[in-house]
Amino acid sequence: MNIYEKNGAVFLEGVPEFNPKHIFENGQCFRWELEEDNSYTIVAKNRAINVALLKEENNLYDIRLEGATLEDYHNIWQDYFDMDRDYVTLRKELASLDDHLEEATAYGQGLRILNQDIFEMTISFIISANNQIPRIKKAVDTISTLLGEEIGEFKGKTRYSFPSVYDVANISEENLAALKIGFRAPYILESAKMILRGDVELSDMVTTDYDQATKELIRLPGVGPKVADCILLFGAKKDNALPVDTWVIKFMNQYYMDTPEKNMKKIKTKGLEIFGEKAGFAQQYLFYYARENKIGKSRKE
DNA sequence: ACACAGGGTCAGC
DNA sequence: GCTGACCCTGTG
Repeated sequence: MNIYEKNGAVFLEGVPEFNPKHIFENGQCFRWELEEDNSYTIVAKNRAINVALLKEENNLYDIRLEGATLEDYHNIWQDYFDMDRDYVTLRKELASLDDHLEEATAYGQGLRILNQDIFEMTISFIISANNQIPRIKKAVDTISTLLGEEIGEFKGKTRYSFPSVYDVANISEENLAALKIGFRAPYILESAKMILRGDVELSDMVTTDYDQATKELIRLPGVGPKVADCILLFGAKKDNALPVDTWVIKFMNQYYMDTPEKNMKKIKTKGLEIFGEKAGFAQQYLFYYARENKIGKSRKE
């Protein structure tokens, strides 16, 4: 793969497995905007960049990161986009397990799991509970505009970073109400306060083992097993975190469970048994596949 | 009009 | 462990 900077953008040529649509529209990230040319403008790591797919051939992608420098690529985006992981091998391994995974991984070719800020993940996924993705995106965007730092103009709009722990912990009643997140409002406020006073140490999660990290996160109000798994998978590099949401339940019940199962714990146990150490990746492929194909609803169309 | 659902969690049994 | 309620709003 070839990397160079030119005209205010970083170009990645011949990258395996890098489909912006599959990366951003799979529910792991809420701060993206689809542009008219089908590129994605995102805000992450206190920066705004635009991600465009220029060419795809034989699972090799040419990508343009507008607004990025080569220095930022090596310091930030390389890790953010999980560039050091071999997704070709990973996808092959999952596909070899059974026909359903073969189909789901083929459908989601080019998907990657982003390494995102853990506090942003915590607040975002507390907001996600029993909510809809467009509404979650709007709330995350609003809290950033209200409380985040201005990071300048990009593509005709003023962009704001995701707010700090301090700013969320001290959010005003009015701003909290403006998020329109209903019963989740006290959850994000109280969780931010706990994190601010060091009651729960988010920065420790990467090095803490999975069980201990889960136990800690669940102490935060609004964080249950599913949200904790999302935080750990998207914000703390825990490959074995397996978020069991409505789509995974539908997919698992349709293909893997002997009898329809509602118990999330049992579904998760079964999932870990089948998918193994990289369960989080399997989850992303089948979440994307199930949601896009409306599994469990009318299978037609 | 009004029930239903959306990347679940929590309180109460 | 299991059930129902839950703030909000677009959809049928």
